[in-house]
Amino acid sequence: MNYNSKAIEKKWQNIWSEKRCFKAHENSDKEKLYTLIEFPYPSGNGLHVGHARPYTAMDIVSRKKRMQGYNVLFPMGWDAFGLPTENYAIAKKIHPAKVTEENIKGFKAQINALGYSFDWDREISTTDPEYYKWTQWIFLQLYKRGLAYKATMPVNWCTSCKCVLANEEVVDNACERCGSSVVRKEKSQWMLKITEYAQRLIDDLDEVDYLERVKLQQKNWIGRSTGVEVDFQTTESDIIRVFTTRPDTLFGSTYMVISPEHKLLTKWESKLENNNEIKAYQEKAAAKSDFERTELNKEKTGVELKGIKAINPVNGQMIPIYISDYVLATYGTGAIMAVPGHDERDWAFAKAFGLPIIEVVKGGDISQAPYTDTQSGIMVNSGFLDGLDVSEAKEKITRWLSEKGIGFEKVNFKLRDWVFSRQRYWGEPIPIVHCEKCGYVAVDESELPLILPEVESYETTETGESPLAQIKDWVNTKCPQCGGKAERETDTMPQWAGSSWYFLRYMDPHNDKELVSKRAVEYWNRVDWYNGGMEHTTLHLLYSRFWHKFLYDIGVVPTVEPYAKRTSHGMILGEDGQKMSKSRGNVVNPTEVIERYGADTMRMYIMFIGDFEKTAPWSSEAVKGCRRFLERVWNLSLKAKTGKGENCSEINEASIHRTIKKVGEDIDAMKFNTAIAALMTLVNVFYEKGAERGDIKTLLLLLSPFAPHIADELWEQLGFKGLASMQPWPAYDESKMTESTKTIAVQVNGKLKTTIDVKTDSEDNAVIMAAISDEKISKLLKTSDLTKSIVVRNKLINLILKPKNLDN
RNA sequence: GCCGGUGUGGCGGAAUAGGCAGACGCCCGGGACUUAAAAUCCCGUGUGAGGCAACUCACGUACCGGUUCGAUCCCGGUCACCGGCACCA
Repeated sequence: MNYNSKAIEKKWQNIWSEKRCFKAHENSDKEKLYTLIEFPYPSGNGLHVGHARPYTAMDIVSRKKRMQGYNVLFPMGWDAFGLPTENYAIAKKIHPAKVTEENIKGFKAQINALGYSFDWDREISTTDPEYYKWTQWIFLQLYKRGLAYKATMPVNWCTSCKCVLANEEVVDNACERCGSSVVRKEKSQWMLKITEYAQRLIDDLDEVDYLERVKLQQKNWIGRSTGVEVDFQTTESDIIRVFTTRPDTLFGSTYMVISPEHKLLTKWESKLENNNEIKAYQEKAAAKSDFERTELNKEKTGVELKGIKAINPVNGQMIPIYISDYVLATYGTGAIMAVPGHDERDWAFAKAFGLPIIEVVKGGDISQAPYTDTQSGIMVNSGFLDGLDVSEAKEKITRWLSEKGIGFEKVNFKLRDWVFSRQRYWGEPIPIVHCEKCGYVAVDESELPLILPEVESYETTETGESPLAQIKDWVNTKCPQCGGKAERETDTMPQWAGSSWYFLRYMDPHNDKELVSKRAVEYWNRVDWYNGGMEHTTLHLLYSRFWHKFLYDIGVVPTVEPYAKRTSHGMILGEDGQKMSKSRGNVVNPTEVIERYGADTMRMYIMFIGDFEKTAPWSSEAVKGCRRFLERVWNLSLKAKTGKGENCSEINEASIHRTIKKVGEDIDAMKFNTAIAALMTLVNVFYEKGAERGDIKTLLLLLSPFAPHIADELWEQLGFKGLASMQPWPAYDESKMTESTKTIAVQVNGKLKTTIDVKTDSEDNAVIMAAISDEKISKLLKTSDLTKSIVVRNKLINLILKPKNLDN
């Protein structure tokens, strides 16, 4: 009988599904384990091999943990709101809901063909009103607690999507999704106060098990920096407040710079002698995109404010004030004290404008370059700070400033609030109405879900208004507060909304009273192991941590962090080593691979391809190796079919126990490639030494998480009871793993000369004797003296030889 | 520029509390089976030199240097590539 993967796979997928083999229960006395993969966006392009890698990995983990006796929750759903669907719907004139439904159907079929052990009874979709009801509910809670607010500000506007983007969605000044250019646009937007959680988002990273580089990337993105806010008097009655991390260099501040958007400029309009010049500069700066503003960062531009000066608080010196676009309105106070001797940017600006550069920290040559070291240097030209080192100076000046009441310690973050509105159709409607009298008013919770209305055209508008704005009978409504005339918010939520809490819904997916019941959330607690892409580190991962902390604050969830452990997979590249893309024509379709070799082969190869965390190029040749391996397992197993034994044979015992240990440990450490290599090695041993039914039994159990279909099929063929997938994971016995003799290396002066076999755990002396009596070594000893020997038990012996002195 | 990571055969990749470099797989070569081929099974396969031969010697983990009986692993320096951030005061 040949290995017919297609028939076998269909058969077992049906059995698993009918028997509800992978259903998770809340009323189990087993230990719970919640494993999670990032739910996909069901695009029209279908499943990608990039999906198969993390899904297979977590499926292997989940299957193995189930076999180890855990009550595993491994769910699946759809992150189905979003632009590609909407764009496709516009192009094909089909409703996005219809497109979504079709895409989910296709995706589900492809995913099922891979034999994943998802609990499909918990399937969810973010576009389901029963689901987005709770997304809207969370928004209302945020709004009620002042964490959602509307603000007019310059935002990132994608020229192609005709939609605003969050800062996190802008990559290299282009739209993260479509790559089109992003421009600044003044718009009124709903914002979420993620900045309020900045410190906690950093602190709580200490409590979770994430990849170190993920933690680091989040910390860098949040960008905490500690410094001092200092007030500078001016020749007007106003003060200019600046933020600095280098208060120690205050004596070196020879001028100030404020951003072109600084509010004092309006106030000072009548006092300034060169208003026209300033206005012109402001206009030029405003017209520049962020791209231009940062791209030209070598050349500093600016305009001095004529008629007003500032006073350096430490030495009373009158210093000029400039506006320049190198100072950002959105960070700190939008104003800086410039210390050209010790800051790159200030130095460049001072050079360009001929401003004085004073050395206040000794250590470099400031005529050549600014000295920016923050660790070492002695203060000079700094009055009462002279002679101190920088850290002492920092302390002293900070104390001095606060005693004078003109400067206080302050923490700043790079993180900005989350721009939450999108001017598109296919998203959750924001449940807010605007009343002429009452202003913004929350829709009553009893009205949720606020259903996304049917609309004739979901085309974006050139004015940047949401398509929903065109549906007048939906937009015009009554104010929930005063009953007067009011209009609904027509923007929708970003795609990140639905994915910021979906893992909670899996705990209790059909609850129509609550987002999640207390009982369910207390049982499942939080996600134990979440695997996902590195590209979501500053998007989904940060956003969902924020929402979870908020839900903790309002008592919905019992944990401050949503995910106990986070791992990430590397990308699968095309056969040419390039990123897979349609235009390059190097895309591998998983369904075609399954068609040709079977799902088990696909699963094996995608895990065998290389280190799970690293990128790896696809190889259509190497896939065959995995199919060949499964064929070998198949043939070997059927040969052993006639046997009766259940226990492993003595001859294979050591190999089997070693493999059980290796495969188990490797799965836990996500070293799937070496786990598979160990299985291959075991099969090679079986081919060499022969294998009995009992040997095959363990092999099938170890293989089951990786290639579950063939494992269950052979399990049945060999007449074992139940399903391989549902058996306990095999145990190993350390004492059965070691052999009676060891082959150890014999080195002479650190170089390998030969190997010898000695009894396991032999005494050092016995090893030395065995080594020097070796033919090759004894030959060398005729011309040399043994001066020293180093024995590493069961591994190696190193003999240090010196040539004999033939003179005596 | 700053932060993080990586660099090993023809290829994907193994092995680091310092201890036989190249597991496992692909490709390639040889053999068995077959009328023949495919498939399968067995053997070989880092590079160079020598030998009829079992074999012997030298070199080899990006590059240069150090520590050590012994370094892919630790230390110092250099180069290349990848990812993130980037006028954040």
